[in-house]
Amino acid sequence: MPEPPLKDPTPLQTNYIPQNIEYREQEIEALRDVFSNESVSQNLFIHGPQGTGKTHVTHLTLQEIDNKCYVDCSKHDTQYKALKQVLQQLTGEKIGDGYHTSDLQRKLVEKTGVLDTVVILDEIDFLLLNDGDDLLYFLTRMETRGQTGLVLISSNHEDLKNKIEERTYSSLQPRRIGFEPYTAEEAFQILLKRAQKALTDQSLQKAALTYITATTQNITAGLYWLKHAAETTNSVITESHTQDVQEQAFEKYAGHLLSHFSEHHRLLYQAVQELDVENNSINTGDIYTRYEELCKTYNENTLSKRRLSDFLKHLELLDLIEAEYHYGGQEGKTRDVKLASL
DNA sequence: CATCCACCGGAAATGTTGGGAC
DNA sequence: GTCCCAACATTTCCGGTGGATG
Repeated sequence: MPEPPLKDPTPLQTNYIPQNIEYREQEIEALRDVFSNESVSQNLFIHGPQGTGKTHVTHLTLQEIDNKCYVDCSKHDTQYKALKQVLQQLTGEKIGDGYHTSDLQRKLVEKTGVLDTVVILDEIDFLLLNDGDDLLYFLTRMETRGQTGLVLISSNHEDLKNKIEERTYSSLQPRRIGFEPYTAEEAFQILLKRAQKALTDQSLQKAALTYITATTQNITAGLYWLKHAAETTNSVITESHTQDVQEQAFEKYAGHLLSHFSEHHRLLYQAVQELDVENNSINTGDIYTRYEELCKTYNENTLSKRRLSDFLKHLELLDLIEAEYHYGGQEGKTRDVKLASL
């Protein structure tokens, strides 16, 4: 009687951080370099596609540093919300709304005091859609006796310089570290290590894993795929089984990316998905019409076009869609949208 | 060279919420 | 409580875009 393949799901979860991260020696070295001997020597800008280990490498390398805080800016996308997050982590106190931003800024200056502090701002692009520039300017100019080191992480832009104002960039002066996508072989080895811990012996066919890592080198997506494949079979994970569950697995991955966004983000994404099946090029107006229909069927109130235009940008930053912008021309000023997939 | 496409995206307006001072 | 203020989500308003077309 064959047993189910999954014995411990933990190593297949995306928040599981292995003790050593492979194929990232140079990047780890570069980070250690900046944070050596207990003092912060420079700000950092880390960029690279999704699922290339940016966040994991940062967490692992800065494990030893006490006075640090980590903010996921896709959840905390304004100066106020990010500052609140930073303060809560540094002090352990709950902070409510209703203060002025300058109050939070003053509190932060007090709390950092003489200590060196590291602030990690992940998914920085979401912050830059709003008043992120002001926050970065404040943090780089903040007058405290200790050093403040910033680590900015982006999945979407290789260059920070043209995303922020010159005065901000010039006081930031970050060192840039780029993460290249893994090769299929590297992705294979990484997922194999995790699979060996999570799955029972002989339960994963080599061809199955080869298929996954040839399709996507995004480790996060690969983990969702592998985990879903393991959960949906009672015997061995075969290549054809991984192919069968490919779409469902991507659906799970997309659900994970959208989990802390609004219901309207999900409806909007569903609208794009549905239209993508029918057409090969979609523009914004059609998407909005389909979104309105979906709102009706799910009994949700519809948000305005302007608002949804911003949400569409969020989906683009998450790499769930690809958009080509036309600023005028025969078709008018619009976006051509395509669904992204594994 | 005027017109048109179709909506981008900035800015101001609106309504809600919570903190602080009285 | 009441008043004022700021942050925030969202709506409303609208000027602007640039290549094709006539």
